[in-house]
Amino acid sequence: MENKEIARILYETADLMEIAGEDGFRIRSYRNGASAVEGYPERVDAILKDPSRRVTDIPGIGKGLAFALGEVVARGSCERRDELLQKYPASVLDFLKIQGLGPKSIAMLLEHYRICTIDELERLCLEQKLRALPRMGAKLEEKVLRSIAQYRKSAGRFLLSFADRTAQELAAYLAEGGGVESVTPAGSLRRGKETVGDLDLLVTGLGAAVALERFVTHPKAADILGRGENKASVRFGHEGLQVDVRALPAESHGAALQYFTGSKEHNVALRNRAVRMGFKLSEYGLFRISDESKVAGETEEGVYEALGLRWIPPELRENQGEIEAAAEGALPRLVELSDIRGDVHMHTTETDGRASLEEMAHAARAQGYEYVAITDHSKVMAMMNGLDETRVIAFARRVREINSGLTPLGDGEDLGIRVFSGLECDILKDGTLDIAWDALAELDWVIGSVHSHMNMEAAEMTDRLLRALECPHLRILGHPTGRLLLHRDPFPFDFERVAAEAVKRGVWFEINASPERLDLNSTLARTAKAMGGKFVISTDAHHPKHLANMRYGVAMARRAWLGPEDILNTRTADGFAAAIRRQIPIEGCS
DNA sequence: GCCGTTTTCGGCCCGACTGTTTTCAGTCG
Repeated sequence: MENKEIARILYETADLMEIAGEDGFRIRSYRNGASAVEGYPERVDAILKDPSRRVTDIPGIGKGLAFALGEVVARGSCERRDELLQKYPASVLDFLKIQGLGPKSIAMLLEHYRICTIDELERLCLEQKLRALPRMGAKLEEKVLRSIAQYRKSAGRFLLSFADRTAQELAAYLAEGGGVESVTPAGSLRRGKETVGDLDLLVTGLGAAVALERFVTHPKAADILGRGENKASVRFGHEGLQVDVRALPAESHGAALQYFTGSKEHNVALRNRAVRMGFKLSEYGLFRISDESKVAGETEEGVYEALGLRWIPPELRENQGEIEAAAEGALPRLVELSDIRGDVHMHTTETDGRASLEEMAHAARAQGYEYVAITDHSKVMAMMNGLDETRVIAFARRVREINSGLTPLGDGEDLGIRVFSGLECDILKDGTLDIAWDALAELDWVIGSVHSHMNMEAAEMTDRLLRALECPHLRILGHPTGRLLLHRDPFPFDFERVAAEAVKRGVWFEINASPERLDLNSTLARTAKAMGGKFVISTDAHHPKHLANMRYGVAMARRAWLGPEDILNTRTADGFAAAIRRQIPIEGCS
């Protein structure tokens, strides 16, 4: 059993314990343990099997959780979880995803109404029965109904990162069967869309039929939706992502890849173009209508070329001008992962990160970066131990010493990477920043982010952001729309007005590469670019492994037609340092 | 439930807001 799966079961147990009203510290220990297992570099099931090893050596795992881990690995559950599932059906865990309902309210609902599904919860709200319970009223009913709508909207969709991991796992598995030349993900995953509905994998090679057979017998193939000679469909894993695997002859691989990559709109436009040119385009190839002879199909490049087009990067295939640009040879040179030279938004154990500055810097160096900016939270994030002015100033000083080599770090060697002192400073409700300007002035790099009061009216939120932009130390708007994919919509504001002001003041936009955010999205980023905006792509990493999420941010930037010249952290360390130096005179600095 | 250790149990877990009340429990980040 993989660590992630073990962790999921522990998290679920913690959620159930919370509904059951158990001790908060114990629940916290379960979550800590889950998180420790999830991030542990070795497989926990292997450690459990090895008599010379102890799982209690993993920080956060003590005697109690060690026993639970043994049970989970052996039989997929543990005693405490079993007990709780006697009391509450697993479906109530979905209630925790509804905004406005916490464990206490859910426990009360279960006690009074014995509901187990979201549908039943919705009915209670519509029948105005929530308000019969203490401390619940009409506003809560409305909020819950809104949140149920959001929940339904996101059902059946999956994060890009999740689809990507599944695709990689399956590609490796299918290749093991032998005789497989290539396994290529198509569809919205290949286009780098932030969420995907299902996963399309194209398999070529003599062993493709064997691969299909291996696919439907995969241990995580939960439900076989169909299987034929050339295609099989499966609902995969407990998450239920639908995966289609198609076996293709090599001669039509390019046409099939093109066809199954989409988007639908792009393909419709492309087929129309083909017809105008006397061709017919399908997943089997490009054919001349007059004599049905095949013109192209082996490669995607060949298909596009025969249609008088440059090859179009999948991220652009949305029928938003890419076909015209390809015809004119005017496709942009898109930013690539290898263009990125530094990651400039990350957290450490000073606040809610899981690793120290040194560990994050080493991990960033391992990514091949020239520089990092460490950007912990500011003080309003009290639960995360956010930095106040004193700590901000001390941190800035420490980074200056690190960079000048005055402070040899723990292991004696220097970091081998340039560090910028940064802060992810909260933009408070009134638009002021959480940290005094003179303390911000000590830092190299200030990100302004909204983390609270996201339900303001659009006009109010616009004012709030405009006010934040007045701070001369602010260099960048972090995750500018606040969305959490499949979970929370962007907060409303007048983007163009804020973007115009940001451009005027030389404040940039973050493309936050965290798979849950991917914020700005490609549409807004493209708008901002048209207005003269500049960007950074950064991961908001809370753990060294999150640094690898950069590619999702790059995908978003590519979907927005951005090139390396639009992205500030494609510059060298010196170039970046020069770019972030303040250019606007300080007026009325507090 | 974990951790650290004063080796046997106490500390861990903040602060603001919301909606419902009429003084605060519950949610959220």
